[in-house]
Amino acid sequence: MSSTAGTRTGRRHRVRDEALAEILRTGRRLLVEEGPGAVTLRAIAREMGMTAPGLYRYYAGHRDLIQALTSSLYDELATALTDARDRHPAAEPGRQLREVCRELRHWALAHPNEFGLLFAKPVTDADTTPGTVAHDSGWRFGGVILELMVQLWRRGTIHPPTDLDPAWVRQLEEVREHLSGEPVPLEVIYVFVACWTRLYGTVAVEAFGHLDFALADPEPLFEHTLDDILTALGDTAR
Amino acid sequence: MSSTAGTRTGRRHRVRDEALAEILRTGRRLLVEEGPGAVTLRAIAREMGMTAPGLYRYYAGHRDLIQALTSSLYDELATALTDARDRHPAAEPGRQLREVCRELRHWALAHPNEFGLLFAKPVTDADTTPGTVAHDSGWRFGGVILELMVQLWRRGTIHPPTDLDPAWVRQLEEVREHLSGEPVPLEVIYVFVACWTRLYGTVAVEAFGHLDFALADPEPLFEHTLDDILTALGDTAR
DNA sequence: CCCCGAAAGTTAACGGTGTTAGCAATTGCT
DNA sequence: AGCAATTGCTAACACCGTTAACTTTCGGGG
Repeated sequence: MSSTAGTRTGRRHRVRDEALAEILRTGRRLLVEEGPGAVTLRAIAREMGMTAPGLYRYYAGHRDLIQALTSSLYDELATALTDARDRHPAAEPGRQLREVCRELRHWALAHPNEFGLLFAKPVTDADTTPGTVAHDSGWRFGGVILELMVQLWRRGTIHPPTDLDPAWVRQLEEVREHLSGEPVPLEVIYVFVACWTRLYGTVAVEAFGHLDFALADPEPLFEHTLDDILTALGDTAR
Repeated sequence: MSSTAGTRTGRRHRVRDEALAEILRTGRRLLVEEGPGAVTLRAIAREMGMTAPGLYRYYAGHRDLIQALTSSLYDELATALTDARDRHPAAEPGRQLREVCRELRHWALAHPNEFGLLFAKPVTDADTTPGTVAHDSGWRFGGVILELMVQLWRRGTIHPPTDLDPAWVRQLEEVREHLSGEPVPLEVIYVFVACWTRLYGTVAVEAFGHLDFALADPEPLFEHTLDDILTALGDTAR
């Protein structure tokens, strides 16, 4: 029970983790190639050359599997965003934020099914326990954007409203507690939520195909909106 | 074949229409009470005291039924918006638009499942023929907002960008053709799309529960955004 | 008025789904 | 070497959409 702590259940864990990963990989492939309705326990098992009940050794059920897939996608998106940010290491935060937002749109358009799984509905099938896995990975994603906004705020360019609704303050404080690192001003969190809402709308409406009726190429609208957002954040550079 | 045009197949049609309506009513109830995953052919038939194959006399399949339900919900939403507008008949268009936007949010929050069906859809079940029924009813809904923006534009308050992207112009012209009544300036359509995108983001992010992590009561944020939108539309009154 | 044919609704069946129970086999650790 | 945990299987149940073939109902034209 005590010795061999380093390799403790070493091989077991390794092969198990690989199985967990392969399940997610297969589910992801089905999601991409055949849409959200195709990511099914039986289909995943079939692809992997096993049977559906076997998957229950790895995930408690379909819901849990989807949730794990969701988490991994949040992580992938977060990585894509940080990569985009670090592709311009010397740039000022405004420019970096711009690139991050562009990367969000790019990722959404390149992976519409994945984006839909993350942001379309609370869940495809009506049920999510309110505060669970999505929290952690979701924050790792949102944190990338929030962090850049904090940097912008440090430069004194953001001028958030000073008259925050009292009801908000209590809630924003709760959000702040969830964040690691140095405390973030409440006003910045307010600005973050407002800007994120706007960014979400712009990207989602396009990725969900709700603009197909009007525009074949909504990029100009996106860039215009991006200008607007960054202007609101006090970023003058373009 | 020719005579009795007024009551032509009179009773038949009436009872059939009532059946069509009852199916939609039942599906709606299941959607509301048990979520989107519960609106099922068999469940609807069960609720109505019949069997699933019987429904095929009324709808070609599950997809068609959902599409019909979607259309009826678009109509209901459009009616709710026009009602909200007409509740302030003497108000200037800016005020009316404000009330319409508020009603949109109110409706979305009061009917989250319905809202999800209308606006989170293209994904969920992998299949929607791109340009079909949703067009008509969808426009009846969007037209309410567009119409008010046209009125605002007539007052000369909207100052849209004069340098429209050339690629846009062709597409916006197509949109304009879909609209009945007098021709709408392309710039107004541009502003409509931009504002609708923003409005959608604000309402959807809240209705889909993506703000639960941060705010219990996002109404102040919504009102702030609404102010912003209407200011952008040149409406000074509050 | 009656009868016919269209419309409505039924049962049976096929293939798909998530999920559970129980059993067999592999395999790492002591 | 043997124990026990882990893994995967088959069988089964309850759902789902959809089709085929049959029966019943009933409005309207002769």
